[in-house]
Amino acid sequence: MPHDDPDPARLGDLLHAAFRRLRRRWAEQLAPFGLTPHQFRALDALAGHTGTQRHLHAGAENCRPNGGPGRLRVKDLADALRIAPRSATEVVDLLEQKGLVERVPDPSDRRATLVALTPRGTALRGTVREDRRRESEEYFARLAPEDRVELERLLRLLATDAPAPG
Amino acid sequence: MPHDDPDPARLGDLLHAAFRRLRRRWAEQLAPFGLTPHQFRALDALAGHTGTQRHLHAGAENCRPNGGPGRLRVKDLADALRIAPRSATEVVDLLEQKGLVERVPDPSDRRATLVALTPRGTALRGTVREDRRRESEEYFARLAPEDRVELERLLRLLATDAPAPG
DNA sequence: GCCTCATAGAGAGGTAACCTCCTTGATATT
DNA sequence: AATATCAAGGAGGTTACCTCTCTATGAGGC
Repeated sequence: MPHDDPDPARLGDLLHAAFRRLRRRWAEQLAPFGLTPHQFRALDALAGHTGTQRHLHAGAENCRPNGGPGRLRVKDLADALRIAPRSATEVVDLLEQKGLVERVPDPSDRRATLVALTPRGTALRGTVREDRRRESEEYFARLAPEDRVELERLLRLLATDAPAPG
Repeated sequence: MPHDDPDPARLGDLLHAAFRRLRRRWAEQLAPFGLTPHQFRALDALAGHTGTQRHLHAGAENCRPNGGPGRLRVKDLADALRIAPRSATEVVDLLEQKGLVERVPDPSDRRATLVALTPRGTALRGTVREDRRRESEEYFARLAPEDRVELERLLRLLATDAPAPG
């Protein structure tokens, strides 16, 4: 029975519940590939950052072309995943162990390490993406197409730290 | 620039991002009270289970009135929080340490332990609830009232394990 | 009354996904 | 050169889960 006056706390609980169900499904889906949702998100960020690149270090646009897609600094990966840089190191560690990414020194800044997708990483990301699309499709199948558009709009409002990004 | 054709995977990412931002805010809000979001949810489940009681053990309706609100078996708490029973034990441990709940033996089944809110627990839950309402209000303030209603509807569809609960 | 089976809770031990603080190099600034 | 800042990672912690196993209890069959 829907209420006309949603308790915001209840809304929060619903958000939590919805997210948890999604995450559980993802985890199950990704397990056969030996990936956690988190690790896949990193893989995806690495592969997808070209064209989605929202920012670079101020003044670094010209000196860090990064050699193309599939390479990000650890810090930029952290930003993409919205986690602390230190936490990104850990994801990279795991993915490197699995042979899906490799660390290469950034030629333009010897402090930095570029994380690069290996061919295996690229391939796996592609495979999983196909699978994940089907899987997400299933999860969101309860929503009509127009509801999905609406949900995307609403979540977009809630997802970012800055209400109105410059 | 919104897309007309939402990639379901992207929708999932947005859900993740929105949830994480909410959780972080909760954590910050609850920190002064010495609670994590998870612990508060348990407190809330204990206080609120009367009237929200969705199920009891089959055939146990009459023999386990539980002495009123604020008392649940560990297992039922786990169900309410949708976590494994063992994990509920941990939450109860923490809350018990803080003096917010206490374990009392279930008179109707000596295997079972009832988790009961202490007066302090009840009081704290009330206080935090007030605060949380304001806090959630703030989080969801980016949405117009009608958007909140819409979001609640959409999340409700996604949150439950069963698509059409009986 | 026994025997078996299921159940409730918790002990042991593990993992993922975060965090902060500190160090080590490298770069940028003065 | 001196200093401040930044990138990455080492050390170590926390939360929120999990499974597997143990013990005590309860419930049904004979």
